[in-house]
Amino acid sequence: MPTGASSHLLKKLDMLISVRKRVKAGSIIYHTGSQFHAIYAVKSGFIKTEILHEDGRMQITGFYMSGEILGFDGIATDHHICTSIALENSEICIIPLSWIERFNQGSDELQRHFYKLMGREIVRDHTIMLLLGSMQTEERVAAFMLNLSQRFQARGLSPYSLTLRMKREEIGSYLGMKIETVSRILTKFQEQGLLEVQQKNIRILDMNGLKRAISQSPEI
Amino acid sequence: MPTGASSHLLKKLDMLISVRKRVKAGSIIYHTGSQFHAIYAVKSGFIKTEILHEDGRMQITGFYMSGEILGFDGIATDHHICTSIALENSEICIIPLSWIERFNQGSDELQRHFYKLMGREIVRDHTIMLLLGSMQTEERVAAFMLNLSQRFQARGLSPYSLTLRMKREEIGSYLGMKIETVSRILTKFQEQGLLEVQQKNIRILDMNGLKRAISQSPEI
DNA sequence: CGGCATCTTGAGTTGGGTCAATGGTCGTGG
DNA sequence: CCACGACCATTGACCCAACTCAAGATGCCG
Repeated sequence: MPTGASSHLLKKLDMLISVRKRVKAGSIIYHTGSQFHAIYAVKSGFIKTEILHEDGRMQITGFYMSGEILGFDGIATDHHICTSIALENSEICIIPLSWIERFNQGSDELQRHFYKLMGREIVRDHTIMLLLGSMQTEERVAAFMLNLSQRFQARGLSPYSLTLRMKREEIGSYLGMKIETVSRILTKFQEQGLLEVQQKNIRILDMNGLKRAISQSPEI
Repeated sequence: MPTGASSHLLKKLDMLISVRKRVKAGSIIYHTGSQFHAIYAVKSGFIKTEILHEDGRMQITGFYMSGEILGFDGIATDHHICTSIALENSEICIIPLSWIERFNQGSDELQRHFYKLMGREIVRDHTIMLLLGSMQTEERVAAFMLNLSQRFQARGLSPYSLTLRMKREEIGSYLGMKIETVSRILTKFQEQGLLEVQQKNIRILDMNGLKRAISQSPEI
């Protein structure tokens, strides 16, 4: 699933970045259809992006935490196709289009970094497609928890103690299942001794067990 | 779903492209894990990309036809995460990394085009995520057919007469369902007078009916 | 403390998967 | 030119994972 931290790249970008902004929980960073004029690096907090179909159907396409970059969905058409909303009070860096173009006048290295950042988003998306297209619900939840765990670890936090910033419904939307299913699976994992669930706090008790839960499918 | 033709961008790239290659049906263009050193523009034919999970699970992530570009999955890590296979005898243009970097020395316009191409892949992926995460199987098949229809039309072909280059199993993998389900739905659509199915040849009889089939879900 | 949102749990239903048999189509070789 | 075999697609019968609907439980905030 999503992207790990990219200390190297981010440090590079950081040097160039000045425009920081605080966003409150629930506030919209950009909206579907709005003009694309920047991408955003998360400095702290938690952001979700969601895509909306004409008929009201909605799907969360990503959760972004510190060090991750969102907004690439606007590049293709100059308008964002997703809406991006802060899940808690967060701090973001705004990287305007003009900066991006300036990068290109600069070093080859920076250009390549930029391509890599976009490439990462593509890899992330493909992984989610695999997850949605060919995994069972339990496997998806396990994969989700492991992915969060890795990202926490990459940020120097404990990989065993996760604080979910999103609600069950949002996890469900992201993973393509109903809220009740998410809830039941968390309970089941808890009964199996894989996790300890306490509201939005998850403690991973059996990391390998979780990993096994991903591959226990009908099988080839 | 996927990308329409992009005559403008492609013309730009075309000017720069010299390395053409013919690939036979079934042959691999690049393989998971192989070093990333180029992206590929389809000149003619039909290409699929698929991603493989450790446990043998496999998911098709895209079908590419003339004017579309594949290979971006390699940029992030310098290694491809997908395998790309020709579904019929095809012709591709190889656009090596070195070219891409040379673009950047050139005009701003070309750079921006390149970003847009990658951005398009991201938009495509998000659309598929929406499809896999929140649509019923019938809706997915309808959306798939409409998407193909649009892409055929964008290439000057009839939007009503589609020749599928992939087999049912591949459609199923792409859409996250079993081959039997694909088959049943095609039969159902035929009974409803939406399509006429004859092997790999599909004739769309009721375009609006198909569109309606996408939004007839449980509903908000 | 009450009111509201979120989460959990249960019971019943169903969409799509599984398994198995049949039917087409195509390419190859006698 | 036809017959055989391999592969692919369709169809049917049955089953189960995940959804739906509904009731409680829990936690949070004013």
